[in-house]
Amino acid sequence: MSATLVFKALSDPTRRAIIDLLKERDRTAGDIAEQFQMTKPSISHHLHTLQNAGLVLSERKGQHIIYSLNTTVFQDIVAWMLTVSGKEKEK
Amino acid sequence: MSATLVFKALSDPTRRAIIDLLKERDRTAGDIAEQFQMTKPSISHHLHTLQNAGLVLSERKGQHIIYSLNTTVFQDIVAWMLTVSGKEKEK
DNA sequence: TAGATAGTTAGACAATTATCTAAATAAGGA
DNA sequence: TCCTTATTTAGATAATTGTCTAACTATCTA
Repeated sequence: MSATLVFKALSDPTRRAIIDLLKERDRTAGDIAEQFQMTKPSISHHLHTLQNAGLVLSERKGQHIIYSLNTTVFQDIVAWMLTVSGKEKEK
Repeated sequence: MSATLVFKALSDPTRRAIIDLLKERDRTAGDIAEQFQMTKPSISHHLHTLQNAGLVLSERKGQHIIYSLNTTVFQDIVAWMLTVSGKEKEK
């Protein structure tokens, strides 16, 4: 897991909105693209960035590619974040 | 709190290293700059980015400016991250 | 095998970012 | 007031990023 790739991926609002969509349920690339006023290639690029960071997984099902969240990477990042805010109780 | 600013700030390895230093103790700008092979203006710029995201606080003490972590923003981000990885137990 | 649908890849362009050097500001001490 | 130390601000430049259109690949169905 590369923290740089993960945080870069999370630093774009469109990509965070994609993540919020995937919290509800797994979705196809087209399904995701429909939710935004942006071209399919742009959304495809964002999905690639998310996948490259390990935040989402993809699986082809016939003509469709289904995207889902990879929650383990989120847990890793939370663990790092807690090494910061967890210091609070030591004060 | 702007999630975009926070994640952008966290997406640079130098800035994360600065955060790791500040976990140990509060430090002056010059103290921080000494730990990196990078010019002081560059570190100053990174500190500004961190402060702008709300991740660090600064206070002038004479000639020095002392930087410290603002843990509350980390907690806010952790809360959002848990809305993702927290879904895990629902499966 | 030809056409339609789903999705990605390639290439271009404008905007943003990380870094540097040089110059400016702020505070303390002689 | 002048000099030194601490730090930031300004301006330049190379690299990265987000978006678009056009073209390509993959799969299904008739």
